[in-house]
Amino acid sequence: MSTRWLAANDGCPPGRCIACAARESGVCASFADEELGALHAIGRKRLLPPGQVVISAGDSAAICANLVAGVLKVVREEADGRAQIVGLLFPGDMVGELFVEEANDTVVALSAVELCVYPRRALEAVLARHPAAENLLLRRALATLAETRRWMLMLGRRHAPEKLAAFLLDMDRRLDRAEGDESYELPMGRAAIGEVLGLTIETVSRQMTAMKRAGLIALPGLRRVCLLDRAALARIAG
Amino acid sequence: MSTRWLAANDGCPPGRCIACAARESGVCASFADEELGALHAIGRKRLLPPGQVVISAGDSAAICANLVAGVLKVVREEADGRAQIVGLLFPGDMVGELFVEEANDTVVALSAVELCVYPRRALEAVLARHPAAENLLLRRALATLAETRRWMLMLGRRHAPEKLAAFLLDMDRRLDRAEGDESYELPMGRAAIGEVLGLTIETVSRQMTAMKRAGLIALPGLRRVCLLDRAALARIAG
DNA sequence: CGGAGCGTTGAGACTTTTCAACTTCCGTGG
DNA sequence: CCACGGAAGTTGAAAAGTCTCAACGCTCCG
Repeated sequence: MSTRWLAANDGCPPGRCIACAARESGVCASFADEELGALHAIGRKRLLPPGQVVISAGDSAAICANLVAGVLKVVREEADGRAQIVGLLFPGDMVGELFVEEANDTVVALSAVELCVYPRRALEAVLARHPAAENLLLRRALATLAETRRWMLMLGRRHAPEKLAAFLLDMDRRLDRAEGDESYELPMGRAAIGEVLGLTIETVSRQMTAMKRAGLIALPGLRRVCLLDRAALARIAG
Repeated sequence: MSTRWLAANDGCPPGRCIACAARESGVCASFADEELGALHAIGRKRLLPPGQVVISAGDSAAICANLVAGVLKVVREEADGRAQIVGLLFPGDMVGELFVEEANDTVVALSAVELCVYPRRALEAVLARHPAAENLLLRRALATLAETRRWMLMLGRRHAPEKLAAFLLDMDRRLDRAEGDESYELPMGRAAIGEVLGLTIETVSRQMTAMKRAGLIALPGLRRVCLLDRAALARIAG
């Protein structure tokens, strides 16, 4: 069930890798054009709808992927259903876990998503022959770890208003936005924001309403946010 | 000030690497005996007392190290003083951040500590020549990330009793203990436990007292813990 | 028009923090 | 040997923050 989508559509034609939107940002960035064949041979382009489960925690970790477009969430769940988003993936990010037999996390598409999918074993084999690629992945893993630790400080020590302010500023920074547009579209609903921040959906809603009333933000649409007073938000975020 | 200790005592004599307690567990594990010279040439053995600051957040990240013996904490701090421990380091773990110019975290000795210290640049240069070492570090970084994400779920979603139970079981698993000893010595006081779990010292104290009264644990000394009912603790931890 | 999915709002319950006082442990010095 | 003093831990009461449960509103789509 969880990998049904794998067979859904076809690989990309040879040569397309070089023109790929993630050519400069994914693992591929550590491969010269001439070397790309090794990756292209094992990769397959996939388009997935929002809500699609890409990897399911507990399943055998058979695949990895390069995120070309869209946003994914990485989720951990308690046995009783409480869930915490432990990572958000943006274009260029690596999807899935290397060197692991059983997936620790569930990965789900938040928006429509474009992936370049590799069988994990095959990808590991290619990497073993390309030290530059492993070096790049090491640097990224360490950067992700540093980022994750910042997130931990927020989860462990901050109150709801600080969490929300930091989150909105973070999204503002990470999300592409149409030029000249003062607002941006959140890639998720209130429930997922709660899962990111370790809050309930009601607390998220109340805090956003409070910020709106305080004139710090505007909410022109369900998922649309406009930061009216970045300085004040930054002050709240700490 | 923060690196004053660097000059405090001398390097280890050549050849001692092979007999080092961390020979099989540190980065060194990915080096054959014949290759160890490259590492030995740049490493210096250091003994530090509890409380010693090894790395200070914000300083230029000039050194990395291999933890040979003892326990270190990795801390993130808010401007207002709130602190969150984001990692605990045990023998064999890597200390410090590679490929980073400015340290993100503060690293402090919790117990007496034995380190094998390397200048960061020199270590990076050695690693660049040893793909097996980078592969090992990549695997470890990914494992640490997975572990850290488990910790995030705890910070974001669990209540104090669940946090404490999980913490005590975790320490029980990770800490060496004298054989036949049913109890173990925590490597930190109540305040640091609070910093690990995102709780105040009072909440930690109350929860431990409650567990003692419930007959789940015994507390024979300030830092000594004896798990009387692991099954019940595991049930609480979830 | 009706229903489903999301989001918002309110009231009360529950958990954790805060602040303050008190105790215990332990090393030092009289 | 005991008194003292500091550090660490414990306990209590009140306050603050967040969650839970329940109801209501909005919007999109069939």
